[in-house]
Amino acid sequence: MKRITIRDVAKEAGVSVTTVSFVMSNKKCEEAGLDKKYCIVEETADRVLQAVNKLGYRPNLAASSLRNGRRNTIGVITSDIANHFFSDIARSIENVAYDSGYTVLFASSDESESKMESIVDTFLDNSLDGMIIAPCKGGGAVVRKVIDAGIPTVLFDRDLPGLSCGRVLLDNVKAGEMAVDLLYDAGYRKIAMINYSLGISSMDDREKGYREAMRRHSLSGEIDVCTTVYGQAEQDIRDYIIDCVRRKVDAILFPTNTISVIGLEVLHDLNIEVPDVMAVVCFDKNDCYDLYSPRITRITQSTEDMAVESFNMLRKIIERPDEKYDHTVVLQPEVILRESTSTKKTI
Amino acid sequence: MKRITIRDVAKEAGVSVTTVSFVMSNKKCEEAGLDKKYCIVEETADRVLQAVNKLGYRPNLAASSLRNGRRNTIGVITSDIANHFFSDIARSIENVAYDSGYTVLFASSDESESKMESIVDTFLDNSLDGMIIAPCKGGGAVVRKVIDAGIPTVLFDRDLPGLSCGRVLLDNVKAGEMAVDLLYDAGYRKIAMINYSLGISSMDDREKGYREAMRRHSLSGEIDVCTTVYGQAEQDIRDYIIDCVRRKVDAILFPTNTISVIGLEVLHDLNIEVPDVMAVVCFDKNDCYDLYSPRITRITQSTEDMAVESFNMLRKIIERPDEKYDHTVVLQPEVILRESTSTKKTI
DNA sequence: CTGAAAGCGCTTACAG
DNA sequence: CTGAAAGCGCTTACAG
Repeated sequence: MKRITIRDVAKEAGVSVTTVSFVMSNKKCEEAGLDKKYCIVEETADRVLQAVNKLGYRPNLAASSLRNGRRNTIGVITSDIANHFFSDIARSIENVAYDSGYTVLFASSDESESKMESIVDTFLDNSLDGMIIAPCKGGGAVVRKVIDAGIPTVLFDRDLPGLSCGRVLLDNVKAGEMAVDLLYDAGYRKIAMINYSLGISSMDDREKGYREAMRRHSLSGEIDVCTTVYGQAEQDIRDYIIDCVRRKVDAILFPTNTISVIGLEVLHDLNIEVPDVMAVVCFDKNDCYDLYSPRITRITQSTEDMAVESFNMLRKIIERPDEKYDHTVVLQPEVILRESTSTKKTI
Repeated sequence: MKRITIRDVAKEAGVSVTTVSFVMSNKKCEEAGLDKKYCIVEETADRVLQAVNKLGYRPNLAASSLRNGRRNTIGVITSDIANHFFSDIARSIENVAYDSGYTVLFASSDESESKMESIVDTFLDNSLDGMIIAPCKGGGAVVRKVIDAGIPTVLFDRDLPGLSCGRVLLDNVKAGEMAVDLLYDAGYRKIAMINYSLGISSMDDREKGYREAMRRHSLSGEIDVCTTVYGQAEQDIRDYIIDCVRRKVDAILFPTNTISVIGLEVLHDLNIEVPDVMAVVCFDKNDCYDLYSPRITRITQSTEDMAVESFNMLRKIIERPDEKYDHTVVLQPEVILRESTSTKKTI
């Protein structure tokens, strides 16, 4: 079972390999809705296409990539593809990328700079056409390496300063403010927050929004933030929540998916009544939010918008390789109001 | 910023490109713990390695792939990478694959044969070293195409008959039986099941297990299965559950992740008391299961085992290209008992 | 133990 | 409009 090559097609159609190559790339242009570049007379083209079909010819991508540098493959780096937020993003990127004829390589950094670097090295070896990256803390040097290698790059979800690349971010400061505002409107004043200390802009910004909104409502004195890290979150969150109840904190913010699930587990396990003893605002999306009793109020973002914007931006950069690109798209968070933040009962 | 090639390294080290190539592949062998193949004297090798480091040389994978046919990349096809079950699997495959120096391409078939075919074509164009596939209904011809192209293949999660490839499957019949048995032991007799009619072996086998266990307990008369399809599941499940309550069915099986979430939503929404009015057994893993009130009994499988077994099997096939490989690994399901199946109250 | 050289399958200036 | 030919960056028989 020998691989059939462009040479076989040429022989079959009675033309040169050049002609076959031209016909093939014209076909691609048509599919992509672009102008034809080389004009082959209809009749010749038909003959070639017939031979292609007859032999079942498919161009060897490794060869064409070696020749023209393009691979039609992009790389996506998240911190963990098993995290619902990132798997939703991955899925949406996959959809739009495959529709545009791109193949996608995924990898997870686990918020580790060294892991991110080894992924980037692998991706660089594969001469990808571009990368979409949710950078971890300290990932600046690694991302710079990608950009310096001339690889079109889009950062998403988290920002990193001083890099010349595309960015698609949520307005996380506003997301944090929205959470406080809706709690304030419902009558809650002693509002606490538990956050990862990961050095990630999205987390930091949500906390910033929380602090700003608290100040705006003249609740600076009530600002109450506990930070934790991966691997220790369960214990920290449990201890903190117990302490919050003792201190009569009446509402709490869980600023991510993963913190939310742990936080809700703790509240459930400790039999803490929501919202009577403690109101709750979560972030992002999770099947649990509407299955919890009561249902959970949350601040969400559209993973699809983020994915589509990121991919489209990347394509734009890929298509204009010589222009410097340094734009940012900022997406808006949304509130989904449920019973976990019902108007505070005055006892 | 010119790409630095093997030629540059050769010049820098004052040796031939052959020597550089040998040194590089020896390095790879050492990393993989294999024997050296070509012996280059230590001193020469050192000189080469020094040049490699100095210039920051990294081999062009497209070129080496064109030459030797290996890409060190595998493809993984699931039905939906955003589904928790598959994103967990994906993550575990990623881990073990990157550790072994493989890069992973992911794609989602959405249970569509034509989509699966177009993914396979793309993967074939990329001359991957192997594929790990959860085939959709009717995917037999497509998988056969992969196998016939000489690509090492492992099926996981779902079986497809008559194909000569590796398989890693759960004992799904047993999983279905376990669910019925534990309900039976807790005193439930009128046990219903709602299932996708997707023509997927894992679903079919769980139903088969359910039916067999019902028969074994002399409950053939109570067998009660409703089937649904994607897109219509919410409505079907709601109607069916309402009808089940009316008919005094006292327990229900949700044989997948996605059915479970919808089913629990309906039960929650309709305020149906679990387990007093209806006991519930779910399958697989979900954050919700322990957050629901009451917590949910489920039959689980280890996604990590499935991922690791699949990858290791694939590697084995890749490494012995001429042997016919046709083995199956069967994994065992596990029960996690919670309050959604507490002993039935006699009223 | 090391080198000169062919060739993997394409693409693309260059000629005609 | 079409063809002959160079070359992308490797690997690997073959020689020595």
